[in-house]
Amino acid sequence: MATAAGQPSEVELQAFRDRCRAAGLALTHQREVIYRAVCAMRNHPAPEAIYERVKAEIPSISLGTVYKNLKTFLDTGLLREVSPMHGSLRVDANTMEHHHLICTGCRSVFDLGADDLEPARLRRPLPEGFVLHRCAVELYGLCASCATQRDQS
Amino acid sequence: MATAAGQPSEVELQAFRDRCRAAGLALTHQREVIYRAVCAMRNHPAPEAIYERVKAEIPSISLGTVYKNLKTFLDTGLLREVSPMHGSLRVDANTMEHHHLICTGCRSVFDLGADDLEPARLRRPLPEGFVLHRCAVELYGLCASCATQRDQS
DNA sequence: TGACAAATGAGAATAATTGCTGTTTAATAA
DNA sequence: TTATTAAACAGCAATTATTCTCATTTGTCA
Repeated sequence: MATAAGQPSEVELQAFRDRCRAAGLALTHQREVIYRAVCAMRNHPAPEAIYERVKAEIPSISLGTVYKNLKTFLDTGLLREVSPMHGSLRVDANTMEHHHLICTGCRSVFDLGADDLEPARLRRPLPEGFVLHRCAVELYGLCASCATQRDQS
Repeated sequence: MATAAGQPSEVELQAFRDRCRAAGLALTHQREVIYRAVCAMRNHPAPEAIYERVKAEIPSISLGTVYKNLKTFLDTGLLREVSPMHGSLRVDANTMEHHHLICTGCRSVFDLGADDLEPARLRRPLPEGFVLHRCAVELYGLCASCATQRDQS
């Protein structure tokens, strides 16, 4: 498979290897192919989709390996979760425009009123044809108790 | 259980009933108790937590009923999903600050650079002790192809 | 009230994710 | 290089989250 748009550059791949090394991760073929696949897929793919793509290059790879490496990458900061709230449905009875303060430690979510933030303002037009319904700002961090806990440990 | 902070007001409850009626939903005891529970729980609870709370009032209720009603409420707009991306892990190789354009139709996610939006600005301080790490703006709507499709149907 | 559609409860079925185990592979030191 | 060792892998079992099915019950509306 030749280099395509979205493929990580040599520089990025080197950064990937350095980062693995820094984190004490063995540099396996599977690991690198998985990472390259994620970079090449521009749509923030789910594990299953990544697995399908990687299988084209390494037919013997297992879905478990994909999951485990994604988790490892998230832990080391090589990848980021699009939505840290995934894993179970979370509902919101407040259907008025508002924002969220999300603790990545305990996954709790606090509301911020729409007027606690300056309204978001676009600097350039959205992609042609996209119909915007609403805007939500998510502020990620650690709540008071998680922050304290982490300091101590 | 007496009225507590977070309990929906009589007005809200009436709005709930009207909305059920408008959507052709039967007004069952379970439905109202589930709705009240969600309103009373300020932390955007997961179905299991809602189930636990509702069970205190209706010991015979089943988890399936909670799931079905939450789904119904989401469909009719009585509740909103905190994270429309839930259901499976989605990873992001772009670890630089950036934002997301999310199609609620096909669940695809497009990136917006950090400089496509004015930086978010707080109008008042965050809760005491919260340590902010990053900010992500999510713009929800329909991508061009989903919008077209919906127009036609 | 009575008829009927919708909702419920119980439990089976499916999807997403993690855990376990024996085998293979990368890292490191000789 | 080669030998040693810890880490990673593949395959598969186990969990967890969620949906589906169906027999029974309940709300709605005439």
